[in-house]
Amino acid sequence: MRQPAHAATGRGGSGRRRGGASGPVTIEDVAARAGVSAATVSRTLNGNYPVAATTRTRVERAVRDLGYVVNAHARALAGSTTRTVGIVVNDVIDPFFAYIARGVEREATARGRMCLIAATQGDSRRELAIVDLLHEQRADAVVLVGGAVADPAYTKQMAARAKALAAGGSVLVLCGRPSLGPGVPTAQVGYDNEGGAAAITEYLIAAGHRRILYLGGPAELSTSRARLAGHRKALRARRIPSDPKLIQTGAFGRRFGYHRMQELLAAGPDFTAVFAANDVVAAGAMQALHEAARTVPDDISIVGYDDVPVAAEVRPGLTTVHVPLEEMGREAVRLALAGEDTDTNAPPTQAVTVGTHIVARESVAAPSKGARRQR
Amino acid sequence: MRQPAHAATGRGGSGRRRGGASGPVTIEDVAARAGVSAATVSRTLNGNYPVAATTRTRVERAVRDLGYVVNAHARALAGSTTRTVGIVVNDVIDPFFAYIARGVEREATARGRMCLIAATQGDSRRELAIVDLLHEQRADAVVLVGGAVADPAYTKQMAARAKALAAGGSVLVLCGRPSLGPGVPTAQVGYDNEGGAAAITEYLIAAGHRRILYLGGPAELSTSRARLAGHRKALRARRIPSDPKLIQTGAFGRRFGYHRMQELLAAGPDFTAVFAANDVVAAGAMQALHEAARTVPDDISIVGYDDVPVAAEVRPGLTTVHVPLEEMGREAVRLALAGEDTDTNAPPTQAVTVGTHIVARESVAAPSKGARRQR
DNA sequence: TCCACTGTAGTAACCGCTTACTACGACGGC
DNA sequence: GCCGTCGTAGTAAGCGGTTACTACAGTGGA
Repeated sequence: MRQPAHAATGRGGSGRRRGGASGPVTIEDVAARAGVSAATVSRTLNGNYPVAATTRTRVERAVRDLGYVVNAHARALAGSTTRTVGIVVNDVIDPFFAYIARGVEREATARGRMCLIAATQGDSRRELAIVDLLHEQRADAVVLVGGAVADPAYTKQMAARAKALAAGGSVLVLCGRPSLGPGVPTAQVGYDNEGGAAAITEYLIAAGHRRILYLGGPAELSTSRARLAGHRKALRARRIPSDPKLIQTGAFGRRFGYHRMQELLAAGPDFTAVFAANDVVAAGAMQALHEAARTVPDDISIVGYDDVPVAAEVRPGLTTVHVPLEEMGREAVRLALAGEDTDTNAPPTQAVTVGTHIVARESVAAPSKGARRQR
Repeated sequence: MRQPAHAATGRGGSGRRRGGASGPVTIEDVAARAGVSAATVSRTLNGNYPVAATTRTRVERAVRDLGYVVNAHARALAGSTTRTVGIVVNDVIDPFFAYIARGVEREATARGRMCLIAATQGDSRRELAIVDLLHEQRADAVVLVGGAVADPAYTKQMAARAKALAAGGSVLVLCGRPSLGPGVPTAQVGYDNEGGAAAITEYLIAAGHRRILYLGGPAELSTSRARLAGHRKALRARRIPSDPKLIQTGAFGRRFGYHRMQELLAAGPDFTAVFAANDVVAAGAMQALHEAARTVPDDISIVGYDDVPVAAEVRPGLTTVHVPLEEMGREAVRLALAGEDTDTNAPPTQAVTVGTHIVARESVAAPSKGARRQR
């Protein structure tokens, strides 16, 4: 496959590349065909250097005739950017991740970047490995999406990755997860999980509920923890005792919501409302409620978090906390690529926080007399 | 940033790289630190050439000490593969695409590949542009997911891309869309849209339905066309006249299913069953049906296509055609990378077809007396 | 003792582009 | 008419790896 040097540097007269039989077309081939140097072709293609109009035309024609497609790897190696951004998600199916990924993809594409994507399946060891792979690819930015496990060893390792990435000129963006510690060079896109959770808990309290079930995600995940913390804070603020039996953690899937709710219902429920840690869990719980012939919101009120489509599709519509997921993804890219136009490197650590708000649908009502009596 | 030649080739004694202040670590740095040549480091890292155990240890230690991370672009440029596969989807949110993308991602990751992903938003011009971008990236395989527009000009252009890609050693995989024509080098993963549509139409007919509404996707999309063709074929086989008013095309989204069904219901329905061209459309239609106080399946039966989660989540459960989406994605990668282990290039054009089957849930019943009389 | 092997490791030629320098003809000011 | 500028384009040195050759100790057989 390799050609000896003299072949590559040989005269590049008009006779070459006629049949296209001699391997991929390179910039040299285009240069030869247009009767200019490779440098001129490069300049024409990149448009960052003055090229005479006639020359430009000749080059463009040669490109078209030969079907030349620039090699991004050669470009990345010679240039200073790869025009690539990495996205790390748990699972591409999960709407929470999918919406953020969509935002990242759209913003990156709009800025002429390609996206590298990989799924961790919730395994933080795998996540570290993926970040390494993205480092190999020299992605201009690496966006870590969603909650992180609260494990010091993990945090330390990821912090080391962040530093290595920064040393190489790329930036690690934490999208919806806590900082890796002071001094660790990252960008951050956050949303106020604790505040949102407190607000929607307060919403339930305001509707008259006192016995509220928290039906949450994995206990070790930062997102679940923050939401639970907000929930507790709201209860505390209203002097409502927190009952351990009403704190149920486990997972972020529909399955979990469905099965755990079935169990609780079978055990004799002692709550008038449910705060599901995300909409998907809420949807599962609503299914269990429905099958157990409990009416939402007449028998039991329920709220979710995230405001993904399922919240609007279930019946009754789910009252939830709206999180601008796609916007978070876009913001992650903006933040990471903010310094691209300026000469100076952007300040290493920056953060933005997006706002959330409650979307009231039909899943909340005052507790029923029956439920009250039941206590 | 660039260093003059003499600096790069200078003695690489043990003194270098101590502070990590001189830019990214390269293989030369590792070689110097380990007291071997770059070639030996490369061989150690790639493990495709015998290296003495003691040497290997020294190299590995140097890699660790220096925090060396290989540069994938340099590797791609020098080597013959980029260990990268491209995925082209309509939208990362749509479950049809998301499941196939998940299959591609999982299989690619399992084979040590990274995935490049981009969304076309259903615009075939954008799709062509994305394929070009993926060509620039020299992806080992490019997977085009889902239906294509039936437009000769488009087909011709994509065929040209396929040839260019093939000339460069990568393969274009058509996942769930028709061939680009004879002689165009592609791999294909298909599923029998026509057969599946015919089968589920037959299922409705067998339940007693004669007036079946086809509620379908975009008229120009290969997938919608094939499903409609199958539907018609089944009607013809049973000598059931096809009524133009019962053929409704438009889009593949929930919105379309919901609104079109509302309109039809308002106009006075003349059908006892609905064949929605996919589950998402079916879910939208079911919502409209519900809001109009029509009971599924007592008043109207409905079936979908794809068997994505929403089919199992709606009430009543949706009878649909199961398509092994994730498996299709995996198969696409397998096909594309089939020749990687063998010396000989794999035959240019290959195809596999995955099987589909009907999943019977609760959304189909015999037409009601009332509906029959209504005719 | 000499030599053909065998196992390891080094040398250097690329891979295909970008870009800092350098070169050079045309032009306008003095 | 001479020279400093300006607009263009060429030269060549990398970017950071991989790998075909080549080199050179040991080893065992003749």
